[in-house]
Amino acid sequence: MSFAAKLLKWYHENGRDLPWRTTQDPYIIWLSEIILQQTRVEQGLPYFHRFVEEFPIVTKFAEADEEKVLRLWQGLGYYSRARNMHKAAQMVQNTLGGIFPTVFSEVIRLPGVGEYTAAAIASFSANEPRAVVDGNVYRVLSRYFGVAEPINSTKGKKLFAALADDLLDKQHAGLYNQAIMDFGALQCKPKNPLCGNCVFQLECVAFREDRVEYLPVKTKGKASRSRFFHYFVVSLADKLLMAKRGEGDVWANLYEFPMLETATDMSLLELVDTEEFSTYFKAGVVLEPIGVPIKHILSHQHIYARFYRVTQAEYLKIKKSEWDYFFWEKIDTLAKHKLIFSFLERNKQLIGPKL
DNA sequence: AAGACGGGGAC
DNA sequence: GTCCCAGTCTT
Repeated sequence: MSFAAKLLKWYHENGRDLPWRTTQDPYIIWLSEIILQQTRVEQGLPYFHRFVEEFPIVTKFAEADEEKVLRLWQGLGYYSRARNMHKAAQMVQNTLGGIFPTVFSEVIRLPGVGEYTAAAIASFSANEPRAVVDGNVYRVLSRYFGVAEPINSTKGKKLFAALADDLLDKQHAGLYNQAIMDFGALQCKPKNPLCGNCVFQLECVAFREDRVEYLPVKTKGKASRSRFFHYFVVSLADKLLMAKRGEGDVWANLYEFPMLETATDMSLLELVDTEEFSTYFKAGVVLEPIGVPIKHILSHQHIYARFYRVTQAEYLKIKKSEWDYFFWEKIDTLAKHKLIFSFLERNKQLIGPKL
């Protein structure tokens, strides 16, 4: 039996029952695929349901404002996905007459849709013979063929893409693609794969050579850096001052408190002595530490955040245009990043709802 | 070719 | 702590 035939048999008996598998609507499939980029199924599931509920058709998505989309996305991470989705929906609405494309060469033009996602949409919605290559596929193929070429090298990516194309069951492209990803997620797992009852035991090179735990190979990236954030909780009557982050850094376009970043960790005493601080506040302002410092870990940086309450808003020197005071109820509807909304959650009794 | 971009779960 | 997750975009 061929690889594909065995795989499809395995899938028939062990495949997951997932909500986006019951449709061929390219829009719904696109929704699920963007949400699932670098995201575990269990984590993305509730977001998928919320997006389908809120935007059942692409026209609704295109009509929404970005603020609303980001709010729905809040907490999922990689927020450029949400912004690109919004742009893509508007492209479909304005230049494709609201008809979501299913053809690989057209789908891949949409912002946020790369090789993987285009192959997924084209194969799932129209059975176009395009092989998906995601983290699961890299793992399955590197083990099955015993390939030690790093999966994050240019050479490796080409090699695995070619292998995937070779293996694809072109008659059942959609089903086959679902199958190989489920196989990677459920059976050929990163840690403790279920080789004991694997249908590919006889032909899997890594299993035969006892190299399963060393594959796939991935070269290490840069070590993560440390950053030190100082947030100012500025209240005026029953409103709170919030600032929108700019582009070109983590959490682009999301709301947080006004803040200062320093190159090293600093106490409040050291902070008030810095030049930046004096551009924010007039001399004599009183700041009160609030809550506990938070260490927020991202995959590429460690952020150490301290929070200070400022009750004398009149000591605030400059007022950037993107800063604004919001009523407490409004704060709830702003798209905030995780560090801020978990701080708000933990310190409600200290700063709100009465402030 | 290398980095940037989030948050959470498994070990 | 480390690695990985239905990756993409920018430099």
